[in-house]
Amino acid sequence: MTTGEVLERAGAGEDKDYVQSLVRGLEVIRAFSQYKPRMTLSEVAQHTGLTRAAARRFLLTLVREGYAETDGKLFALRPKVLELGFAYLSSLPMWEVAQPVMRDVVNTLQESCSLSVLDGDDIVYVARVPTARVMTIGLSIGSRLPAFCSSMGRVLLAGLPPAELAVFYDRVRIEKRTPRTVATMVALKEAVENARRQGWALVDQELELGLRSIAVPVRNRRGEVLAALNVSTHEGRSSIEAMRSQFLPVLLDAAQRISAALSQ
Amino acid sequence: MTTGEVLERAGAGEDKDYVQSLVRGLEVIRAFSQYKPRMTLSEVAQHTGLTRAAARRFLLTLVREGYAETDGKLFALRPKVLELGFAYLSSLPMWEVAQPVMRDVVNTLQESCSLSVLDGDDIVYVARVPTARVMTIGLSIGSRLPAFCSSMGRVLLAGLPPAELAVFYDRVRIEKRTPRTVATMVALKEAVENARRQGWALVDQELELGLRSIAVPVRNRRGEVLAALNVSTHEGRSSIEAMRSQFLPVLLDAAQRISAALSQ
DNA sequence: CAATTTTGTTCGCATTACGAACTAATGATG
DNA sequence: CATCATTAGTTCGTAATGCGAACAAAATTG
Repeated sequence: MTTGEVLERAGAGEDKDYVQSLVRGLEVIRAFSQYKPRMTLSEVAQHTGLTRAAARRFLLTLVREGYAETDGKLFALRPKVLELGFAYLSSLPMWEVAQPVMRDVVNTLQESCSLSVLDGDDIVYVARVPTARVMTIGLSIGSRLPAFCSSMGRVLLAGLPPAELAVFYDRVRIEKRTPRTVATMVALKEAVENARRQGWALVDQELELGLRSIAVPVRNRRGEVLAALNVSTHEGRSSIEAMRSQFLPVLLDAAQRISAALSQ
Repeated sequence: MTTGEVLERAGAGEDKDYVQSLVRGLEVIRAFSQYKPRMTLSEVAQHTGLTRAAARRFLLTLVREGYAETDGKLFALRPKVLELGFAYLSSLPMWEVAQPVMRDVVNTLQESCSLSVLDGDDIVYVARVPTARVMTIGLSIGSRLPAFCSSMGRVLLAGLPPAELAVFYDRVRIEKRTPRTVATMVALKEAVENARRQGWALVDQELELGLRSIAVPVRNRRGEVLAALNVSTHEGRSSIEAMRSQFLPVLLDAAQRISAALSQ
């Protein structure tokens, strides 16, 4: 063995105060969503890059703690893992209050309504009220979309302190998802600046062809942007003008109601 | 030090293949929901029973991996932890399909509709569509209620294989939550048996005074009970008779639609 | 049904993660 | 407003945890 090469461990573990086993265990949990809901020990090992021995230890630990179950061959997650995600949602003050308000929005507009927050370069859905219609993209709580080409993303970016926004611009890689996706940094900056000025953002088929959405910010009493609220529709169902004249007022009112509820 | 007392570690760690650090780390995540959304290192240590040194390692690891953030003093969870819970939800085949069906139920009945699964002696909410009305209990995805005194619990218990149900009866401790809560094992068994015979369960203020709910099972194509669907209301708003005559048909139809969607 | 591949488990040991001890920060008190 | 007391955060030597190579068992194939 060569002399103490401390930082050889692939990518991870540069830090000192770092619990490798926690990270690996969380990887095992996440492997289930990224691949299949039911996996053998070896499949888990493959999809996490762990040795089979390691995968086994983590799986048995998860089973022992009630986070997973097994029939001896296949492993699957149990509802207890929801408590982990729930730990985050319950820390979001707006969450409980937003749900009924969003239901009202859906009832009024007959289109899906979502609430999201910014995490790195992505928006993350934290609440969602779907319509009965079958949607093109299957989105639910916890799923991510690139911030730069979604309506909620534009609104959330516009609410960032200038310094953080600058960091985002340095880091972000514009990837054309449709022919309509914003193509240049200049255009993106212009779109975000526009969202800031007008207090809302409309994105037309930049994420997926046929998908149109409009978003507004949800602010705390100090005016900081905490989340974004949006309504999405299909290109053939609502015109851009209709979204501005009909959807926008409903959304602004809903965001106002959520903000108001936060401030008591 | 005394001679190799292997099983001295409080409660845990009896097993061999057991990754202590994963369990501890998950405890840290969960500490945030059970206590406050923002905590100092020491508070986390207190609420998990870890030493401050250990709490620090886990918190720094979570921050490093994007599951938490800190301003140097306070720690808070980040949206990334949702991906963990999401790993479970995406493994539930019914989840996506249930949401719009549930929205229809809420629109028709103007009462909250929920979907839950059984985990041990509890039911765990996996989807929920609230009404605009303010509810007495703040329930959301991931939260738990005792199975024995909730309508969904009765339906889920009724769907258990006899052997597993017997184990449940041996284990369960009947705790009176209201004066109306079922008081004896005999009465509980009778209620579960009744739910099995009639294919639904109505529970009147056994969980909380004023709270009434009715539930039906969601089955896969083989007839196994996968989940329970319910509608809950307030005692003063809907009579028991109204729930039977109006709510029940809507619920049965909804459960049927979800089951049908699973079977393609 | 032997050979081969794949999956699951054991076990000695190196590394990890442990927590006692230390230091720094905060708050109380005369 | 120094001093002490208490609480919070960090360091570091070391024991035990968790590691994975090696082994065994099961499944697959020729």
